[in-house]
Amino acid sequence: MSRVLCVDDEPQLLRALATNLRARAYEVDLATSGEQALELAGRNRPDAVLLDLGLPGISGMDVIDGLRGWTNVPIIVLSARQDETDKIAALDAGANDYVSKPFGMGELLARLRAVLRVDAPSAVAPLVVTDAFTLDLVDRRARSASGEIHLTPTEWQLVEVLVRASGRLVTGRQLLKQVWGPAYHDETNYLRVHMANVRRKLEPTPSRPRYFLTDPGIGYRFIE
Amino acid sequence: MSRVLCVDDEPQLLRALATNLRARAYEVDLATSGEQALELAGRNRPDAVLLDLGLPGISGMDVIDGLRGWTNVPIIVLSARQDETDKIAALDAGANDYVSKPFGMGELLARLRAVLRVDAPSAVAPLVVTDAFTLDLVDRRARSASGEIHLTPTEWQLVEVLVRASGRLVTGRQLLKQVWGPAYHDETNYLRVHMANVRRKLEPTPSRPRYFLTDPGIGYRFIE
DNA sequence: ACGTCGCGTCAAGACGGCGTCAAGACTGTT
DNA sequence: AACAGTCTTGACGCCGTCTTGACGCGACGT
Repeated sequence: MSRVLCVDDEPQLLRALATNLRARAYEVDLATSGEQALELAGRNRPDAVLLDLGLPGISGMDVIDGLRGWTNVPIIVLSARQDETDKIAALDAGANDYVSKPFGMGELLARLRAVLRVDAPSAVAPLVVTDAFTLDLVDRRARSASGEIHLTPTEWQLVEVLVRASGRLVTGRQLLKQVWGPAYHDETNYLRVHMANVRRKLEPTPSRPRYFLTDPGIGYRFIE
Repeated sequence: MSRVLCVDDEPQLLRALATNLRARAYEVDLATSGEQALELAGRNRPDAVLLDLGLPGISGMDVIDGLRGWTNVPIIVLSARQDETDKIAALDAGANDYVSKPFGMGELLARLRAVLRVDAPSAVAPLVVTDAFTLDLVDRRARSASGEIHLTPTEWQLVEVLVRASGRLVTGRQLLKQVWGPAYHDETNYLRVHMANVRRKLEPTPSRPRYFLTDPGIGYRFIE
């Protein structure tokens, strides 16, 4: 599970945070001063930081600076101050979120999950797998049994639009508008040529398409 | 600069957002329904989404689902509802932030900057080893079989961005924005020259790159 | 049986992006 | 002031990709 560093000078709030977090199986580090926070962060490498701005000694803003010097661990600022300028300053200094006290524990935990989710191992890869080929839309890579396949920019756009509408029919006009722009809505030649190229690269038998099907008179669709 | 998709069914709020964002040199897409939002997101690939939950037709939550099916683009939810359960639901559905109306424009912009900032590199292996060379990202040292290799500052930044996205395609725009800054997003010359220099120093046969590959028309990628 | 329409195929040419080179501008150092 | 290293800028040729037009085929209607 994730490790969370909590920084606050009020022991009660700190204890409340700790018990709530531990109850949800987070590992928790506690600090009551900025110095302690920076030291703990360096030693334990937390996955997120909950930081109160009103600290004795070095200020919360300095803690943000100190952390951002060497890490982009997510920082959620907790503050009693509602003033907009404080929020802006903290966010621009490098904080990822700003929660005003008093806050609901449920909301804080949700925001914590949100910032932890971000640098999680690339959340559920939009990976399209068929018997003949594999498409990775994030990495922009296509692979088949015979190895890596190179798709040109327009071919990728075509494939992406169709795959994103997986199963659904996409009209020729829609495809043309999305790939080439609104002005090209009746250049049906383009579609035929580039669809042929896509099939030649991805279909096992391009003359008998199995994945990129034609709906005569209407458009195309991708079938897994 | 970054492209932001704004989704809201109230034209006034939409217009207010648009003018504020455009004044700060963001490129802005506008949508008044969930369907339109999903289509625009697919076509224009925004760098962030501002999303009102109370939409006619398909709901804001469905829009979050629809986006998260294929992209990690940051989503900031704008909502009139203050209820904590709504916030939790939206955040757990995949939203990155939740702002309750009425909100200060300054705060919203700061939160937008915060989520855009994250987009950047995730922490990865500080040491990259290939058959031809070894990169130490922390110490900024490169070495090959023939000895130490000197990379200039810009060359390092290029290499770092690409290596951090190892395997993934990085668009020319992204590279330019991350290495030179938002204003340089179309100075494609820079990329060509400096990529050539990187290859000359790291690739065994610079004319036939094996590690730093070009995706013509889109960008570059690093392959181990 | 014939003509029409839409789709797939092919190839040639146009186009734009990419790699390369080299000269100048800029920076910090001695 | 001179220098070395680096970055910027412009020019040029090449190559992949896209466009464009022509043709063949099959489905369908007359």
